[in-house]
Amino acid sequence: MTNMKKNIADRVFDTLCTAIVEGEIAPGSKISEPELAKRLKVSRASLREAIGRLEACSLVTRKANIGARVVSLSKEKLLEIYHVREALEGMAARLAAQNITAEEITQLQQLLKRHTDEVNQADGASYFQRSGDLDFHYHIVQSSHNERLISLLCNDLYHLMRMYRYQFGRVSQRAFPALDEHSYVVSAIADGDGEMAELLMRNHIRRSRRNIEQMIKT
Amino acid sequence: MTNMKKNIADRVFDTLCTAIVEGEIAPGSKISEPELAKRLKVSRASLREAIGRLEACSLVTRKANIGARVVSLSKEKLLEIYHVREALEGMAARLAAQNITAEEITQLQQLLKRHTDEVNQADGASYFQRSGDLDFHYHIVQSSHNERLISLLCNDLYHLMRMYRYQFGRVSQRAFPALDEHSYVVSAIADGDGEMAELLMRNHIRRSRRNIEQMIKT
DNA sequence: AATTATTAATGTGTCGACAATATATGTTGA
DNA sequence: TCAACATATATTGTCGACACATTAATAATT
Repeated sequence: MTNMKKNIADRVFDTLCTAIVEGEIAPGSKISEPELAKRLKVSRASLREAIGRLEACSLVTRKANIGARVVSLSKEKLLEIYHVREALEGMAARLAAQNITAEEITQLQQLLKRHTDEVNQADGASYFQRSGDLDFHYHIVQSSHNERLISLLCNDLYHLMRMYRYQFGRVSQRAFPALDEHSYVVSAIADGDGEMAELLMRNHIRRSRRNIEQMIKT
Repeated sequence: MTNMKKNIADRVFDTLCTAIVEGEIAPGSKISEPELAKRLKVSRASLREAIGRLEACSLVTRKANIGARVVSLSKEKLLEIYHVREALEGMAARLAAQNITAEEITQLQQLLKRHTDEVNQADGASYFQRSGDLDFHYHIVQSSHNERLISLLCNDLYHLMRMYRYQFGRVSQRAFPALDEHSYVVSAIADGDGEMAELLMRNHIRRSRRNIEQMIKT
């Protein structure tokens, strides 16, 4: 089962997506269709299909008759994303408190415990460096059971957030406080207190943003 | 100037977008690429490009090797959108209060006055039936000066909201209260009170959603 | 007659080639 | 030497045709 036989365009999308997220293709660099098509041994049609989807999740930008460029990262754009996340994930936490299932609660608590162990073991460093933090947020969004919210955060914005985390690094000393904040959010959701869950999630994300503002204030 | 000479795919997108939004192509109906390509007298490649963009703004859904269907509307999906709007437009109002320019404030106030006149003249009915209400929200989002927020609301979700408004109609008796709520939001933004602006905008959208929940509770 | 197998049709996915546009190169004139 | 124009090259946009998957229609078996 779950034997999704993928199209060429799908595979090309996956390839380019990770290549862009991990910086193998430099931010701001131009994407030459003939060259890439030859390197990946696919037709330009399939490649263009893939590029179209990359554009949909904001990993590339296209200009008419000029072509596609890998998105260029900036402090300002990152902060914009944090504002959007504060709004959307705050709402996601609120809805999760209303709609989460019993199984999802236990799964979320298990995830939180696993994170706690990892952070304690690694002394706070390694975990948040990788995409572990995103996993937590990902699960809460899923538990909102709002398909559009899920699509926006887990399909459209997800890869871009990974890209920033990958390339800006995650030097944060906020591992322990962030972990606490996570546990508060889980408690509020488990209690079914949507108002509190949204408040806590928004504060959590706002603190992350402020932390970044501090660190990269040129 | 502003003489954007458009691609074929752009024109096809515009054509199909309005056709779908206005219901000329029925919700849930299948899109046959060969047939449409022949009717519009364009190649399938250009048509597929356009369909890809329609998918990006959720006007059609595509399944691999099966094809594209016009999105089917439902009460549940509409309420999901309202939750997303409450979160995003609330944040937009907050940011607008911080970032709006003097010119934009006067433009917004003029827009509000025009709306008031129209609603009074038409006795509340006609204006909110058309996309006038969306204009107001559109302007506030623009004034947030958050590019990602603007893109999400004014590019991705905008057409879908128009589609619901077009097809579900807008029977609302809430024209006058809604107009009041609009004016409160503008005041808060003009005062630079982001906290208040967000609160008022969220309440406004939540009331719209509750109103819809009442009307279409089967 | 109902149900499964097999075949025909329709439609989507992919490809290579041509046309339109933008960029790079080279030439001319002041 | 530099600027402006003309030419050449490379890239994107568009097209029609073929390969493959899905659906419909037909045939076969119980």
